[in-house]
Amino acid sequence: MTDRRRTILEGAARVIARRGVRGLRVSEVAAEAGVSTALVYYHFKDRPGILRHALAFIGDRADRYTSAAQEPTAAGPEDPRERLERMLLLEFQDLPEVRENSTAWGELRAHSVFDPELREELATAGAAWAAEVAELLTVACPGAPGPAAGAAAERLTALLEGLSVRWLSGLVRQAHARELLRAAVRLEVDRLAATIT
Amino acid sequence: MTDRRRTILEGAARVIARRGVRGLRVSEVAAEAGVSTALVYYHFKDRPGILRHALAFIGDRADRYTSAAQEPTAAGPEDPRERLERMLLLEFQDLPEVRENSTAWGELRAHSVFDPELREELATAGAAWAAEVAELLTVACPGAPGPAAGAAAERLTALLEGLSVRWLSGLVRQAHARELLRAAVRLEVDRLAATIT
DNA sequence: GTCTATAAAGCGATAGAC
DNA sequence: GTCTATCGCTTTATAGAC
Repeated sequence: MTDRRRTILEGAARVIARRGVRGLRVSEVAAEAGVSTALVYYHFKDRPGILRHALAFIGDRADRYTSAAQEPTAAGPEDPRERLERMLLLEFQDLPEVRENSTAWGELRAHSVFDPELREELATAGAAWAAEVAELLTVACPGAPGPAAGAAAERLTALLEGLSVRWLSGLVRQAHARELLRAAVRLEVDRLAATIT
Repeated sequence: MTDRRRTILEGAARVIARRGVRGLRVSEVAAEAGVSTALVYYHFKDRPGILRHALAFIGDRADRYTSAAQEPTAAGPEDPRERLERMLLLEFQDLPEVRENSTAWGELRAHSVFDPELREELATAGAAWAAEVAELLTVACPGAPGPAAGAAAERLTALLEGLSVRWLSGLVRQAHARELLRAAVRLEVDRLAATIT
């Protein structure tokens, strides 16, 4: 990808974070990137094209920071439950990049209620994420039945998104959202552990 | 409120459920209600005015059907936990009115990320709802500490909204969403009960 | 109160010069 | 590749008759 394209997509990501997917105006993306609207069309054909590339761009960045969380830390061996908590809590950070990602993801979800075309992509990404969480849950609770871990993962990811929108709209403070999510992880892990013994 | 105003707001509720808050067109509201666009402006001043009244209208309807669930059933005395489950599960019904309400509520939430003006109203309604859930939780678990019940209520309402958007966009079936929510209620109630003994 | 007709503005998209 | 200028459609909002 050329630098110009990247610059425009970065601008688009900021605009999505500020106005939402539905509030995105091509002229605002151009202004944000410091180029003319014609150039945006030249590189991305039309508004859906801009949106498609911007969302892919944002998704790539998200993969980068969530998979980084999977790596073992320098601090030595870590409790699997702590690793799961750390991974999920990555969504609640006050970094511009993370806010942009969370905002875009929430918009995608909300928009999918009215736009069936988005659902397939959303279902794939969501299933992959839930599977990752379920995997970490079974590592934390070896021997836990697969369906139980799957259901727990679905609840945790749905809860995370419910909390995410509250955080992004300023209805709960970041620390509180993190605390609620952490408590939910412990609840689910304890419950899974209890099904074994 | 006059009949005409009510007719227009009912139309607006259907349009919001079909197109979303951002997708609402005044002309479509008018067509849905079977009146001219000018009449819509006459009664509600401008687009934000239509939106404001429509969302209040929808909120009132939601109050009506959720508070109805609080009443004792003819079937006799009911477990408090079951009453809580029943109340929360009301959000997952395939009735047009319920879908409209859930959709509009989800839209309100999603939109509030970008529109600070919506937050106050949302905070009030959300707090009242969470308080109701917390109250039922303490009835189910007498002696449970207030803050613990409050946190459980926040998790349950956030989870419900996370599941709601998945249901409305067809990513999970209704029965599955209900099952996940019911399991979460039991998890939270059991946990609260354990803090006492 | 309700309508038809239209003004005014916003926005996606393109033409054509450089 | 990049810009300025503009076209054309959509949508909000109002004027004025009834």
